[in-house]
Amino acid sequence: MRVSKFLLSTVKETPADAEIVSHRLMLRAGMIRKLAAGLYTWLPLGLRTLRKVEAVVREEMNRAGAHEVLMPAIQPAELWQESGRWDYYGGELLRIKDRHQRDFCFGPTHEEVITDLMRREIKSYRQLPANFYQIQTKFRDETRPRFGVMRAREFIMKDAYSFHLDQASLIETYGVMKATYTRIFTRLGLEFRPVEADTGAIGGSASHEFHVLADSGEDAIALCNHCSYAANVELAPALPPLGKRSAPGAAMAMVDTPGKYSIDEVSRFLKVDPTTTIKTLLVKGVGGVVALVLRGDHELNMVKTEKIPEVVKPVVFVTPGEVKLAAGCEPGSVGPVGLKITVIADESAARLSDFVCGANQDNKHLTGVNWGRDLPEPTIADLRNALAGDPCAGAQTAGAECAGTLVIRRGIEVGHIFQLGTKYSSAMQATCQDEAGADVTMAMGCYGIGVSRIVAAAIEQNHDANGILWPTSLAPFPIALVPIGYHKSARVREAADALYAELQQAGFEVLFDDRNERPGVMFADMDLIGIPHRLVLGDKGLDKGMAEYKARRDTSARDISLTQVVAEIARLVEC
RNA sequence: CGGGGUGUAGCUCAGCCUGGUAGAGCACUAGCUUCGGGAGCUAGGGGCCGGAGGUUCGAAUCCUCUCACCCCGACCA
Repeated sequence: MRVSKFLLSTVKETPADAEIVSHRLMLRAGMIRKLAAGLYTWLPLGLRTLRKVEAVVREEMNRAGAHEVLMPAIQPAELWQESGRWDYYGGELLRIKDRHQRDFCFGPTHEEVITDLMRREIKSYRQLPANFYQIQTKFRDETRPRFGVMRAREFIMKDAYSFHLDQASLIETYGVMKATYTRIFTRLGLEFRPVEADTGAIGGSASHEFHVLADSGEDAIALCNHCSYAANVELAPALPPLGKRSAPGAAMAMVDTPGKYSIDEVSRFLKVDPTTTIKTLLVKGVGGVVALVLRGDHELNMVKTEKIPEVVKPVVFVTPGEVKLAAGCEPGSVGPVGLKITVIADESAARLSDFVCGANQDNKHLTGVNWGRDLPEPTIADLRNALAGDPCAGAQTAGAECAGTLVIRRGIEVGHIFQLGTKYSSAMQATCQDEAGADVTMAMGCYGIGVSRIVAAAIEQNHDANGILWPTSLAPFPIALVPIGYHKSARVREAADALYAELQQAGFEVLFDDRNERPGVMFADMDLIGIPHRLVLGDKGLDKGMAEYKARRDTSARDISLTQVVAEIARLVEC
C-alpha cells in the first residue's frame, strides 16, 4: 500500500479526553474516530488490525470444530420475554420499536436467538454436541462508556454457543474452548491469565474469564504466587489467617470516642491497629435489617454479599434513620454486641479476639470484646474482597493443598466462558431426543471474546514513548518501506519501486511511504502506528548496495544487502 | 442515576471574573529555502464562540432553560 493512496490520519497532539494509553494511541495513529459516546468508526488502519484479530479467532474456532453463523443484531422482544431477561436485563438492553410498535432490542448477546434456532434445528442426540459461533456487532447501553473501544457501547464480539445431551459433554466442550482461548490469546501475543469468575447476568454454573494483565485494567484479579490458582477478586474466596482464634485476654470495657466514626479515626484515637477492630454494616435483609461484620481494614464484597440468603438483592445499605431504629445510634458507632438482628460475620472478623467495635451508643466504642463471651458466636460467611497476602484459596477449589499467598493484579477481560447448563434451554424448551427416544433438555455453554477490546488491550501491553509496538500477528502492515529522497533521487525512486514490487510479489503486506515528506516525519509516523519491521532506502545505502533494516523494538538499525532483503525479511517476519 | 467539570477554527487551548463585535500554536493551501528522527520564512483559507430564550444601546463574556461530551461514584455478558 502506498501511503499517498492511503488514509494515514496520524496526529501529533493528544486528544484531551483520552485517559489511557491505548485510547490515546488509537486516536493518534488514526485507527479510530469517535462518533458519539461509546461509538467509534474504525478507520482503514485500525480496521486492518481488527481483521487480524478476527482472523486468528476464526481460525482457532474452526480448528476447535465450531461452525460459523451470523445472527441478526436486532432481536424480537418475545424471545427475551420467554427467557425472562426482558425484565431482568435492565437499562443496558437497548429497546427499540419498529413502525408497527412491536418491541425489539439491539442484541447485547445472543443466547435467546441461538436457543430459538437450535430448538428448531436439533432433533436428535446424533446431532450433538454442536458448537456455533459468530463475529458480530453487539450493543450494550453502558451507563458509562470510557477508554475508547475498551468499554464502548457498540463493539465487536465473537460469541459461541454449544449444545449437549448431558453435563459431561458440556464439560468436555468447555475444556476444549478453554484450551482454544489459550491458543488464541497466545497467538495474539498477549500476556493473559484464565481466572475463575462470577457468572453475572448470563447465568449458569462454572465460568472462567480470560484477562490480559495491564495496570489500566478495570478488574482486580487474585493470583497465587505458588500454584496456578487465579480468580476474579469478586469471586476469590477470602480466607482468614491460618491458626485459631486466641482465647479472651481482656475484659470488655466501654470507652469514649467523641466525634470518631470511621475505623481510621477510631483506631488512631485508641492507638490500636485497624486489624484488631471490626466494622458493622447494616443492610436490608429478607426479614428485616441484617448486620454484616468485617474486620476494620477489610472491604465488603458486593458480589459475595448478594449470594447470602438473608440479604436482599441488590444489596442496599439502610438509611441513618433505620440505623438509629435498629442499633440506637448513628452509623459510626454501630457494633454487634447486644444487637437484636441477624449478625453475619466475615471469617476474618469472627477470628478476632479482644477486638474493638462500636457500642451502639453515640461517641462510644467497646474494647476487649470477644465472640462467645460478650456476644453470641456469629453466622460466618465470606464477605470481603481477597487481599494481597491472603492464603491461596486453591486448596478449596482445586482440592489440593497450597501454601502460597495471593497477589492482586489488574486485568482487562478479553474473554469469558460459561457452563450455562439448562438455564436457557429449559426456559425456552430446547429439547432433543436421546437414544431411548425420550425428550431431553439440552445443556448449553457459551463462550465470548471481546474482539475490538483485544485491539486496545494489545496496545496496553505493547507500546513505548513513540507509539504502538505491534506483534507481527496484529500489525496492520508487517513491513514499512521508507525511501529517503523518493521525490528527488531517480536512483532511490527506482530502487524503492523495485523493492516494493518484489516484496509484494513475495506476498508481504507492505506500507510504502512514498510521500514527499522529510525522513523524520516518516519515521515518526511508522513508529507511531507500530509497524514491526522497517526498511529504509537512501542514496547512501544504495552506494553500498544496502538497504537498512530496523525492527520497531530495536534501538539501532543494520544494513542488509539488497540482494538478500526479501529472503531476510521473510525470515524476520516469520519469527 | 447521584456528584463535579467542559463546550470558542479540523486538533490543543487562550479570551469570560471586570460586556464594546474573535485569537495563538498545530493542521490545511500556495511559493521559496530545507531534506536520515515530527523544518524555516512569507502569503492565504477556515469560526451564527453547542442550542434556545432573556438582560443590555451592545453578549463568546451576565442570567434562565436545554443539549452534548468528559471525570468520580453507583451499575455492568
